[in-house]
Amino acid sequence: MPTPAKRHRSTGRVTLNDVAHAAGVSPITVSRALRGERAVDPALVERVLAASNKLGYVPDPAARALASQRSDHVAILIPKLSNALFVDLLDAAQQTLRAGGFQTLIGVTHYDEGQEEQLLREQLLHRPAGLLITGLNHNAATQNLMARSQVPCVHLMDLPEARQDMAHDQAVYCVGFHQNEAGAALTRHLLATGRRRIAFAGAQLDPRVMQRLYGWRTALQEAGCYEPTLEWLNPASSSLALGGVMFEQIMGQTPAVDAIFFCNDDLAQGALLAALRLKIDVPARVAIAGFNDLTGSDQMLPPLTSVRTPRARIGQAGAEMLLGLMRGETPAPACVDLGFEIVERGSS
Amino acid sequence: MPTPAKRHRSTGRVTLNDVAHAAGVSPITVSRALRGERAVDPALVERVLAASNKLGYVPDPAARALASQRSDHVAILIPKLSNALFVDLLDAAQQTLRAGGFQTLIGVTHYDEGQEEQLLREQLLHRPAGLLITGLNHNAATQNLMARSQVPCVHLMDLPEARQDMAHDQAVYCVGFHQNEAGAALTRHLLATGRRRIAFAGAQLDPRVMQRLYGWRTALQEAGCYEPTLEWLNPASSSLALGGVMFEQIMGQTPAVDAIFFCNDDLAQGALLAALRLKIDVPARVAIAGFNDLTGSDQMLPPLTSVRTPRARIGQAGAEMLLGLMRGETPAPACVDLGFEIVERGSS
DNA sequence: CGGCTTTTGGACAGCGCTATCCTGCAAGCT
DNA sequence: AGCTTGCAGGATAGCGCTGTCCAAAAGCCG
Repeated sequence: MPTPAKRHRSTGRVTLNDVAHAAGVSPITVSRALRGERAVDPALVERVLAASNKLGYVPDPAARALASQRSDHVAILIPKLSNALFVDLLDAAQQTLRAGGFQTLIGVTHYDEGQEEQLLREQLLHRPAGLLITGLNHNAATQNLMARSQVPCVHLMDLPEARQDMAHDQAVYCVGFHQNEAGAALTRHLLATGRRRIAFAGAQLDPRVMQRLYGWRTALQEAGCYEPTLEWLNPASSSLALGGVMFEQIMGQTPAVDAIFFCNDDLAQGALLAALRLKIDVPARVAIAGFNDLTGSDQMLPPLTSVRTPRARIGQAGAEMLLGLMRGETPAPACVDLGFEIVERGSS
Repeated sequence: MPTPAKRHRSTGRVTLNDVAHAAGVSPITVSRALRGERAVDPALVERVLAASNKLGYVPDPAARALASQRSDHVAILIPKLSNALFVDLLDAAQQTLRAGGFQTLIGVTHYDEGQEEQLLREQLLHRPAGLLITGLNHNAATQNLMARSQVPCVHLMDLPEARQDMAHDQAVYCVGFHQNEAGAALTRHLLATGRRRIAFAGAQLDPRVMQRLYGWRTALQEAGCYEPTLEWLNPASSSLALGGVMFEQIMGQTPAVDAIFFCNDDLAQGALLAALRLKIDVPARVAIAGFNDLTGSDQMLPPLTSVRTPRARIGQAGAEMLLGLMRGETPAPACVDLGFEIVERGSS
């Protein structure tokens, strides 16, 4: 027999044991030295590190996960990949998490609470070390899962209302901005430019869109300009095409409108293109404003007034907060408001 | 002592052992019944399934990965998240893989071969069950890693040249279409509409863009219309803004141009908007065509002629092929050509 | 009907790592 | 000096599952 006592499977992988042997210490000491989990004699640490580098040792994530009940995965749940907003969020978060040594598992909920729950359930089986989730509104089962799993979790994009009491034990960590304030701010900007009949055109109607709607409503009511007929809500997915359709609809049925606040830039971009097609002068005849300042909004004709939202920074800051939580730290402010910025351009 | 003999950690998880106990069989039988890895008496299978459902058993991925050296993760490497093309690819692939019971790990290479290698190295530590990777061009180290890891791998988007011999042992699996043919086809379409001085405007200059360039070049040479001054290549990232800039540049420096083929729709969209701004008549003065038929291209003014690429279907078919490979099957054709389609619209 | 191959359930031993407990030793105290 | 305390290294025992081998039962054949 050519192969000597090759008993059972042996993967050929460099293991902790090999390093321990090379460094002349016990495996557990290597484990501790590498993780810094307990004080280890600096001289030993150095020897272990040297041996580890020499052998090219890399810990096995599966073994680590099995023994410690904790993986190096972070799950991130976002509603859609077809909205550039969430892609930017994902991109930034993923990059930050990777730098922190974590792998990112994506889940796309399609704005469906049932799907979200299902996805979370699947993800939790992998014992993720942390969880990034979009928004603050989740169904009871989802909240239950999150609470019982004990997995550190950061909510992205949304912030809770100030009045909402955080009395119950579990702190809610979140990074985002106040959607309703942003909605109100943009509306006030339009009011300040002399517009009075400002329509709100919303699609998808997820919680964040509704918050913007409330902000718009509040600002109009303050100015005494609110009218229910100015609300145009469509549950379909946001897209350029839908923006064009809604624009035509609004202009056709409410000719007195002098401004339209679209809940997302893709709608507004579609509206601007429709206006060009229909030869409706923007902003002379009607002002148009969008939300999120997506790619291309500055290139439109006229350039689109929008609200610049710090989605990449939210992804990064959220990931950083989560990295802290996973290290067992308690982030100073549980909720971080990264604000927003009105970008005034030619369309208003 | 209140807690009875609570020895060591015990996670409270329902394990294979619990199911085995409940079903009155050995753990290994449960494992086999659940995986269908070997023939098991149907009656036993049923008993196991019943017990498993009753207890709510779910296998622990980490334990499974450790024991079998194979996880339920699939790594996917894509160049950028800022190009909608890859997001669509990711979305479709991720959804298909999830349906097949696999989790998706994303890696973003930023078009950098070194990064790609580094990412692949990290991913392989997780012993992914499979790998989806964009394109066919990778550096030697990356190819080596893929070959030695033995992980099933499907290449997306690109197809090898027909003449390229597949003589060496390792088959290359891929799903995509011929970028150069698509480039040539679009160019021939422009030639057919009477255009003669057709410029090519490329950004990013990744392998697929270069393939389209070669296709364009071939078609022009066939028609006797090729001139080096018609090539406009810019290594910067593709964007609407860059499209506008390149359009101005081309029109300023080569007034005789009567058509421009932009290597991606975002550039072409930017060009169309720039044309509106500069009051250059499209298509009367110059025809404009893009590539990929991204969102919004049909909404432009005039609507953009483009090449519809089946990126979502590529993501799905690629994932399905990978699922087959991971089950140990050998997909009938190793390379699947999903083709493309010229979409003629107002801009040409 | 005996010897053969083919099936099918189970025992066993890890996969590579970490939680837990334990021991030995030096420091701190009266 | 005798005691407790603190601390760093190690032994041990799994985490929950599957690969490998084995043995018993079942099927097949002349």
